[in-house]
Amino acid sequence: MNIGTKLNTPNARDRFERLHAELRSRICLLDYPPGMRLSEQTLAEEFGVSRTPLRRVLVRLEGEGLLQSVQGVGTFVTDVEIEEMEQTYRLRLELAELTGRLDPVQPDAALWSEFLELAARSHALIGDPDPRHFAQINMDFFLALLRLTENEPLRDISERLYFRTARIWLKSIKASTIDMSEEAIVFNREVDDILTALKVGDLHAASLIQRAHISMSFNRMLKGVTTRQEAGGGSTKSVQVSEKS
Amino acid sequence: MNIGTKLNTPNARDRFERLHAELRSRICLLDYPPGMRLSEQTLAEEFGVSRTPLRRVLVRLEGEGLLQSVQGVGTFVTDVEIEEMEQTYRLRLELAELTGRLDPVQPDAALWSEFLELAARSHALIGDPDPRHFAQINMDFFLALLRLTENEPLRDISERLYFRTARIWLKSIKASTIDMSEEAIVFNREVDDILTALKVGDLHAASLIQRAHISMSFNRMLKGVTTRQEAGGGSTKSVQVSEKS
DNA sequence: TCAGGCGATGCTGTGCACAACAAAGTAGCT
DNA sequence: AGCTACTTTGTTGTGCACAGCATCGCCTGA
Repeated sequence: MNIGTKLNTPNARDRFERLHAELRSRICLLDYPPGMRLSEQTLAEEFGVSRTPLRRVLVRLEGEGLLQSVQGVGTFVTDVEIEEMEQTYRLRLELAELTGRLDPVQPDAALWSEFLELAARSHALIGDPDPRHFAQINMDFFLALLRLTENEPLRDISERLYFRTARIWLKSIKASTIDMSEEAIVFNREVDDILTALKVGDLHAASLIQRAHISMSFNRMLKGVTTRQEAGGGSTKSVQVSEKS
Repeated sequence: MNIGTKLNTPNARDRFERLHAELRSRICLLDYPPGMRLSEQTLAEEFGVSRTPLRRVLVRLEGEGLLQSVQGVGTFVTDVEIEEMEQTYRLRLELAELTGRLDPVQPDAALWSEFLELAARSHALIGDPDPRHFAQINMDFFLALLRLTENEPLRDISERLYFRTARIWLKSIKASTIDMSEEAIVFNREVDDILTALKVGDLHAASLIQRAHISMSFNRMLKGVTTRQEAGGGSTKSVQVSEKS
């Protein structure tokens, strides 16, 4: 599939963007879990390019805080500590509210249909609570909400911070510290509430709802980690490290 | 000087950081004005390295929105439109206040002495209003204020946005649309006011003062641009474009 | 048996030559 | 004279071979 899509990208810039989005997606969807070592050679062969253009993508991802390259050792998917994650979440709370306060714009027809489609997808999630599918819908919904503001710098940094925390959420889900069905129901309520606010054109209210749900989601994650530590007795390190082979 | 400092950076990572900081500084201090074309070959020779490691720096700077590379044409210093600049400034206002609200920390002895030194430097600025020197002090002061919060993601994005707007401010100064002496006096008052707030330990007040001054500074810039357009009659394009050669 | 050094191995980092590409200049045709 | 097509030139993008570096395993000596 990856090599096949290469034919659709004649110029270098589009190919770079595709590789970047693909690798970022794999990292955020935990296909490449935190701590995993990536091989430039292997990745280059998989995408049918040389190491040189691939390294350009890796440098970008390193600048976004998703990767870290060490000479003589390898390129690793970054892992974040719980403290920094909490800081990031507190900042994301403020930015979420800013989305409804700075340069808000009413959704157009295309965005509306996208929201409705997302509502349907999230509803179908209740019957089939697949973690990866869940994370994908969550990501798409977040990116759709971002289009409710015209403030491009705000969108940039919000997106940047989201991709930095998204995988942490999915990791908590996969670690079975949170009940998937319940999480799906809560997420559906979030989507419905936000869409209700959007229907009456109250973008600030929508952003406040989103902010509230981000806050509650983070608290559920914190509770899940604490519960697991109390129950299993495993160290925090064992939870964070995800070694391959 | 640049080749000489190379000896002090044995490993690749430090050299990368140095090159990155140096080029970013040159861009923000308008040594490389917006629209200017940079030659990879020339830069590589100046720093005594090959194009390959230099390109890594350029890719990073492109990710930060300071450069843009186009195949077959060249690498250009980006220019920002007035609309996006206004959005960025509105966002920076909010982030400045967040600095005093999210994880604030009292300055330690080292930071205090740095603030005092900055106050002295800014005071000396009144007698010698050199634009570049002014910009350097402004940058150092902003970075020092950023150390008043422990929230690292907030520091990252604030710094990111600052470096994206700093050169715009300096450009307005250099275009003689703003009175340098008056600007220096205003800046000294900002420094004094913020230091007064810091002395009584009111970090939130300090951040509010900073926010107010950022807002007023932007308004002075807007006014300066408007005045220039009314007086000279030059198009907005002529103000933004800075051609070399 | 254990400790220390030392070489093998594999990774990222670097330099160089060439390809892809765009823009400017130029010659030739109308 | 004006326009078109081609050539020339300079730039960024790519591929490849090698250097620098860290880690692991082995080997040697006490």
